[in-house]
Amino acid sequence: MARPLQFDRDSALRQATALFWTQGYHATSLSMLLDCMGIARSSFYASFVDKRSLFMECLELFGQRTAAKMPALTTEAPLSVIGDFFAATLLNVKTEQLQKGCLLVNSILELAETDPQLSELSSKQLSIIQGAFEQALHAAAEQGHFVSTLSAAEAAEQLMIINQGLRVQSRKGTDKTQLWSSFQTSLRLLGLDPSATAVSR
Amino acid sequence: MARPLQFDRDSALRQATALFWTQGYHATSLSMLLDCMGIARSSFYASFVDKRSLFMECLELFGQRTAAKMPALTTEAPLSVIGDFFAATLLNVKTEQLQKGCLLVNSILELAETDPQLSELSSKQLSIIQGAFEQALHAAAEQGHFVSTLSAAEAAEQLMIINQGLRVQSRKGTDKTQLWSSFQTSLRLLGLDPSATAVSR
DNA sequence: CGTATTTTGTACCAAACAGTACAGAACCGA
DNA sequence: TCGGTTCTGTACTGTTTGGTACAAAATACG
Repeated sequence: MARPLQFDRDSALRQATALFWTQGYHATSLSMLLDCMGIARSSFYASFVDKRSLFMECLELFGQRTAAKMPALTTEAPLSVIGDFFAATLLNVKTEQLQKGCLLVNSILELAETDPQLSELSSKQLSIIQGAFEQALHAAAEQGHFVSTLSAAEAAEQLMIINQGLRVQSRKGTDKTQLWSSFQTSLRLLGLDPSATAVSR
Repeated sequence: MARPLQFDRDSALRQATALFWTQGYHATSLSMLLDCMGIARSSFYASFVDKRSLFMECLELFGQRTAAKMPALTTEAPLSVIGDFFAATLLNVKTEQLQKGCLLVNSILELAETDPQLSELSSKQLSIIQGAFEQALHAAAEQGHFVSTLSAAEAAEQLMIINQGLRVQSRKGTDKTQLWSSFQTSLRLLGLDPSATAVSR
């Protein structure tokens, strides 16, 4: 009908996500966001309503992008879903990226009391990942690739606890090889053969 | 020499710690702190220098209090140190307290990029705990109470990863029984007999 | 009792905060 | 080329931020 947007909304959203990811919600001011998104104040409010609304969009985007790191569940190697996920988010990642940890985990902690809604939204996104773990473990168990005293649900929860622990480690600045070896150890303790969960080729 | 302080410095520090613990560093304003500590602006700056300096004191206090949850290492039951620690910080804790998670973990994530010094100070405090885990595991291994493919150092690191993961779970609002059962499962997977690590009596 | 010393309340500061108003520029369809 | 519509830059809002200035109140020591 009239004048089109002068900027790429998706790209601006990605850049905002990156900024929130490193600095957190409260420490990120609007002017920082405007600078990093490369848009003016009025354009921001016209397109994203609010700082808070923007953050919710960022959480959702991050959740989707993270979930996309899990390949589709295949019948022959269900456990590779898990290996691929951690390879994509822990191993095949630049060092500076590693220090950012996980936006969802960061936000759960930061906003638990100051904005419970946002914190819960983050938890929700994380539980999607946990659900995928559980599906993979369930499929693997049916094929005898995962034998354990633990149910698929219990093992998936252990895996999520380890995931969260590793994200804290990674934000501390622990280096990649150390992180990866800790993860391999955790896998072994869970009774998940590292070769079965290896990066698919 | 002259007029004494009109308030209890330690008690004010404890209350500030509690506030930072629930809300985080950035979301806690000075006026909130003054209200909760029950002192006036000028008294604050006279006694605590700075918001940031106060926070450093709080981190230290929290670290000491947390380390104090670990009993002294005994020769006959070294593993009970670990059980006692988690019992004191996970099991014997009010529900509202649980949702606060761990100030150190919270701070590592929140301040990793906006104030690396504070983040590192938090990491440092946490590594004291991890060191105590390692000592206990080492002593237990020497007495044959801990048999594993893992070294004491490796097991202690796994334990810290699990600890961090559990603090995230707890800040999500996961209830105590679920939290405790997850912990017990983790212990079992690590090859630590829950009965050996049980709360001493 | 007086005085040197310290604490404390009040008022204040400039800067940063999230958000708004609005005029003018840019665009699309006619 | 025009008209209606949408976007965007600038200026501004009131509030909150962390921190300071300073005089008055309170105390311990002589």
